[in-house]
Amino acid sequence: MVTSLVIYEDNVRLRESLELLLSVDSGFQVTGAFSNCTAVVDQMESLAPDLVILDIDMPEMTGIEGVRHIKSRFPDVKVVMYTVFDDDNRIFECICNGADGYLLKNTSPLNLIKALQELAAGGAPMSPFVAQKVFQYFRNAKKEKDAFNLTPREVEILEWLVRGNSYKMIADKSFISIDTVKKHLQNIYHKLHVNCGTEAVAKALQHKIVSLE
Amino acid sequence: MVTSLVIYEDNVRLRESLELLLSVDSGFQVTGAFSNCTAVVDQMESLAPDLVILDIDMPEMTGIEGVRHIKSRFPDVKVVMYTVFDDDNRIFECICNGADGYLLKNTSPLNLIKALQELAAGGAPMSPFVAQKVFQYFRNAKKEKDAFNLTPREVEILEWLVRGNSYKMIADKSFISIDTVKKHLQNIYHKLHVNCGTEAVAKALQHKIVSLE
DNA sequence: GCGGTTATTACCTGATTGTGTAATAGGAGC
DNA sequence: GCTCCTATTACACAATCAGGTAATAACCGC
Repeated sequence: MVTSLVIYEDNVRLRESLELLLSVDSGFQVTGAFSNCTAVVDQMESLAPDLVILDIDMPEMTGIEGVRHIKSRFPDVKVVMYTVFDDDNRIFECICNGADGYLLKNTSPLNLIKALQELAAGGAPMSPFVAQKVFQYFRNAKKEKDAFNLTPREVEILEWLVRGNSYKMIADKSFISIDTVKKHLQNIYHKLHVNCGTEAVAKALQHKIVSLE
Repeated sequence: MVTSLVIYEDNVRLRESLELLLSVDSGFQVTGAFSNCTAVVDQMESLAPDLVILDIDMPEMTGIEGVRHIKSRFPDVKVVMYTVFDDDNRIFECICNGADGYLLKNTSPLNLIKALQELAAGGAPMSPFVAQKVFQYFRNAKKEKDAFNLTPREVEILEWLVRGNSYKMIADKSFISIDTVKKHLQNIYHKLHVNCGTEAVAKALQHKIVSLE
């Protein structure tokens, strides 16, 4: 069973290298290779590939917009970004737009083949540096969390607030008077260095003091 | 240059298998192997390893707490989780607690060695399934985002609110009257199906309609 | 036992927020 | 030209929120 694949890469030499590499390897068949993704939707329609390799920096339309177009109409096509960019913004924007993998261009041919196999198998291949960034994203939150020194009770009250409860509702649900709720929230606001409920909610979610779901 | 390594794994057979595997391979030296992590801080202190392999399900103290203890006192020690658990909660909790990698126990010996090398090199090795979960986390947000149908102006107003501004402050910063702000937020609340500002902020952040930083 | 922390309630006052209704005006699309 | 959508403002009323001050009680550590 052959996995069909389309390449978007504006650098001619690199594009042809990829085609060559993948023509030798068994298991993949390049059915299309383009230098920009302005006609990406039509091309997906007619070629119906299993996988797409997508450069970010291309004329007319970037790969970031490209992946959004592909995924909005053909969510089952697996898309892996292939780029020199390793900044947080671009990485996370691509992932949010639906990219299934993110490879940096310093990836060796062998690892690239492996990544494509992982992609075809439903995985999410990414370069080590990207994996690191992704893990960092989760960690950043927890850092300050403990510094606020909220008591367990205060965290509890704050949770009710984040879930959209008014002072009165919190009072009812916590079996305390509304004045106590008020006092608790006043203390919470001081500890979080904020002046109102909305700001407290923003800070609580930002620092994962409480989390939704 | 040898990389020292400590193993926490309550299954005796598996623990010994790991030791054996890593004793054969060049590059790693197992300097400690324990069946629970109750004394993890002392052990880190005396053994000072480069890497730690950490099971989650252990008696007395789970690996989730273990990684928190390790990272809070020895942030430079690289910790990789090694577990059968593949549920979102445990994965994300470990990552938030500072884990540098997350491997499922179905990882082949060869891939485990590779993952440890990646870990030592400062990467964030994870099993394909885990990588998928992590990518999904980012995607989920964007899904509903467009369904709320907020106008650009409404998003703008909502952003000010999330950043902790009162109606009056939003009015000043947007160069409109406070009544207009009020009206906009009223419409926003309806579209988000919420009743108050705090709830709107929570929903806006949850669905990444606006994001902080 | 004493001091510190946490949790609790009360009262008062002013500011802010949330709802309803109504009206004006510009731009996009048919 | 007319309608729909967006943005704008106004007013009035009720509810809620936020600040300050003060007091009680339980619990914990030294």
